[in-house]
Amino acid sequence: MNTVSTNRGAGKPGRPRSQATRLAILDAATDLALAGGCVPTIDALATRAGVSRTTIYKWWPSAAAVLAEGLLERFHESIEFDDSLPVRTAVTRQVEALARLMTQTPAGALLRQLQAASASDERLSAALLARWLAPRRDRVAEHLARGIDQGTLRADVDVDLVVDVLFAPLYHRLVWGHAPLDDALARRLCDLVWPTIAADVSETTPTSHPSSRRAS
Amino acid sequence: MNTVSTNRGAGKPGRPRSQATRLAILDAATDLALAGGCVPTIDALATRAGVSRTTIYKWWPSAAAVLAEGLLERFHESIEFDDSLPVRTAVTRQVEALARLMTQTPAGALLRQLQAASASDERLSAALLARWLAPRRDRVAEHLARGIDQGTLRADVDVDLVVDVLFAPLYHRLVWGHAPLDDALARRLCDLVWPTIAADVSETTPTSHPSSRRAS
DNA sequence: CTATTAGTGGACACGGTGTTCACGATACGC
DNA sequence: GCGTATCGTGAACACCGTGTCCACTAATAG
Repeated sequence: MNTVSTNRGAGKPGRPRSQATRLAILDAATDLALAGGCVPTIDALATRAGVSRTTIYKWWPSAAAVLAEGLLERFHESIEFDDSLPVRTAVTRQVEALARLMTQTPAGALLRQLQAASASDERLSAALLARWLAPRRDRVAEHLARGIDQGTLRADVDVDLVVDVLFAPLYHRLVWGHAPLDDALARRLCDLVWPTIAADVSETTPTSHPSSRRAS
Repeated sequence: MNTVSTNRGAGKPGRPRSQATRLAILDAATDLALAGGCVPTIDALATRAGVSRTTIYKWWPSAAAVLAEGLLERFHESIEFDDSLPVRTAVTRQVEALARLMTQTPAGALLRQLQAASASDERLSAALLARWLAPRRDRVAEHLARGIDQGTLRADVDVDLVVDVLFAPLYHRLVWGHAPLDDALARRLCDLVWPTIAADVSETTPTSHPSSRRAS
């Protein structure tokens, strides 16, 4: 039924792993998760993918792990880097990109479920932290460091803190749904933080309306 | 075994609900949740509390609901209001109080598990939002509104956004554990936000030494 | 061809859920 | 005190999902 792979790479003996069934399982995971609103069961996964339960157990430790692999694989390219852009613009775009990812792609809903599952699964938590959260944080942190080097940002900026202030509200609203999570939120977060972290007075490209700003 | 209640209030006929068993169940829930690191099963709950499973099912829809009731009942008094304090001091103390609640009481661990459980339980999510998150947000929002009235804060402050910026990083670090969650975090968050939201120049009582120190 | 690995499908024990039932326990109004 | 209504108990039950096992078939490298 599954005849796609060519066992390229290491010349391992034996029947090669079928990429068709692997992708069918990953697709089934995201589909069911989005439809059902929660992490699907292994049974449902196998049925939907037209695959034996045994196969899933062979390659993944849990249904949440399948879901995580699907998420990470689909959206690992969703981070752009533009070192040529001004720091403030680049950071704003990163935050906007995450907000858009959460609201306009399945990533938001999946992430919400995976974050919940990670509370009782240490390995899943570590994987999401290392492969989802950290890369996006690092990208912003790099831009901030660039700003410090350029002298447009204060030298004593607590980068981790600023990254938290920019990102945490997005995740918080994704989880609790107590306030809208839209594109404007990203820009407003940057506007709120920038006066404090910018070096002295008028700084780089205010991105938005220059409403009587005033730094410390 | 259980003879505590007096059925005071409405003169309802029949045997009154035993407060002793109710509290035993709530205690068992928090104890097991803290020990096990996840929401306990109804079976474990009943065994630990020395109570029949049927009794639990009669009063709560799920184990998470029991846990939520225990959390909300124990910590609903943990919000102080000091309208006499300067706005910045009052807000800082609110954020510090939440940070301390998360790290130095069982509330943090319980909240982490309940937040996870709420992803697949709409009623639990609504209850936590209304009875845990909202009251604490409202308290800070009131202080901010007071500052706007007094003229110490800008009139165009987005209160919801500021509250998110102050609180979200705490919840975010509680969940992901990617950065330390200590008392200093609360003060640093306020320091980061205040220059932007304060009305014009030098503002109300900087609470602490006037420097947001530390680079990463 | 043989060796080796992948995928199948059925079986199993295990544990937790949520419900039902009959029974005893404890309060109220009279 | 007595009836009645409600509470708490303990046992049973079907149901579902998990995780593991096994014998079998399928596909590929050498």
